[in-house]
Amino acid sequence: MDERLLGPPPPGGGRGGLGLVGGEPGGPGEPPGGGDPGGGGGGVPGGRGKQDIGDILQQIMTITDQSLDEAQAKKHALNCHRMKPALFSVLCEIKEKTGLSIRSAQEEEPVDPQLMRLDNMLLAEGVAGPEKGGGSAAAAAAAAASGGGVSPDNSIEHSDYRSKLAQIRHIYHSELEKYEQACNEFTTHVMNLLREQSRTRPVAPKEMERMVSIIHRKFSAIQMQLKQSTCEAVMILRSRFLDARRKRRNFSKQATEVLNEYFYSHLSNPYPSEEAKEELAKKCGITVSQVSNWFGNKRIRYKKNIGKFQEEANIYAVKTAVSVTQGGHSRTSSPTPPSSAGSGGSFNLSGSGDMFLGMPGLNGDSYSASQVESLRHSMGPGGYGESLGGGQMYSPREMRANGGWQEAVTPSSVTSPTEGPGSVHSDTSN
DNA sequence: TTAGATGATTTGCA
DNA sequence: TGCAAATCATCTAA
Repeated sequence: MDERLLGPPPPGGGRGGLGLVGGEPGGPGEPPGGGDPGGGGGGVPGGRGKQDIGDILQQIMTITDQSLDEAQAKKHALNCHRMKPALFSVLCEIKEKTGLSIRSAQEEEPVDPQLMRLDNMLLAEGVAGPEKGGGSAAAAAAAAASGGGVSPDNSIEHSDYRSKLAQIRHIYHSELEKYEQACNEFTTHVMNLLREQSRTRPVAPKEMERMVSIIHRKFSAIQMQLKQSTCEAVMILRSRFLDARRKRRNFSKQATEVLNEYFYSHLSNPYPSEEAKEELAKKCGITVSQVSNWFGNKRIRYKKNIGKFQEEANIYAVKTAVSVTQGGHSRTSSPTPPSSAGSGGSFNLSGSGDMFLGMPGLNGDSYSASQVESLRHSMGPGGYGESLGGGQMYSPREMRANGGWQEAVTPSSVTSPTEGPGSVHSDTSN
């Protein structure tokens, strides 16, 4: 008998039936119980033998229609049938000759690139692989994508993102576990069935291996679907939380005031240096790039509609002037302790009065009471409105230099109280 | 619901 | 690289 084939089980009466585990098949050469009337073992006996085989086949054919008990009884009878070993041998021979059993069972399947991509992505997102603090890598990406803002809203969104990602991770792992369990159970079941079948038909170990690999392939296809769905879920989550770059929040009132204070107190040259931007960013709880954006927007919108911003300019001018006349200690808008001012006390946005009273500005500007007085005079009854002569137009090219901004936007009479007309401290690039 | 305000992005320039 | 200008997309108050 072909060594690939499992030997027939011992047909002995006591060990028949469904003995899935206990029914250890006998050795290949084990003589069948009850003797072989036909002699020669593997040969198909003629006459009576043919009839017996026909009976057996008939039994096999009808077995599916019987109740389980009947089937088992028949199975038992089949296993005990004296002609069974002969039939088994014939089947082995046929199988060997036709060669239909095994088609290179061990085809090495190349790793599916799609599966690799999915695995890599799940790993990168922190869904697969070891827990990374609920996807801290993705959260970091989130922080980067949102400009690195440090506002509480951002952190809320990120924690929300993390919790959602953790949810996806949890579902993914539980589903994966279920699939693996189901796969193992199914494989075991099939293996048992094959072992059982090997009692009545030749089943090669390689055939079983092949069956197992087919099962695994099917289950890995299901797994791939699971991974794909998970990836899609993560992508949706990302697009909702991270890629909504244009999703924005207005800055806090305090932050806007801080920025406006700086802008109007440096109206002659509203180009904060890098250090100034950093200080402002720190003060406002926003990023440096947000500060840059804000000043960019502010400059352009101020220029476009000076008339509209006159009122705002007045408000900030009055604020600063009032705080100066009141002694320079009132905190009108941004109550920030002086200790939190810029390094070396070079910048104090919080106290408008301080801004005018000898406190060097962000860019090394210093203010004097006389400057404040001149400001108050310049405002006169009409405030900035008259002085600015709303609606002044200027060439954008002129705006590329500090002088250009000053000439075009801020007449000398209302030059920022914090800076002299020729001040170029704010931004050397302009 | 809508118009205006506003933060962010894109494009082109020097 | 920083800025101006245009534009987009969202927020907010009426």
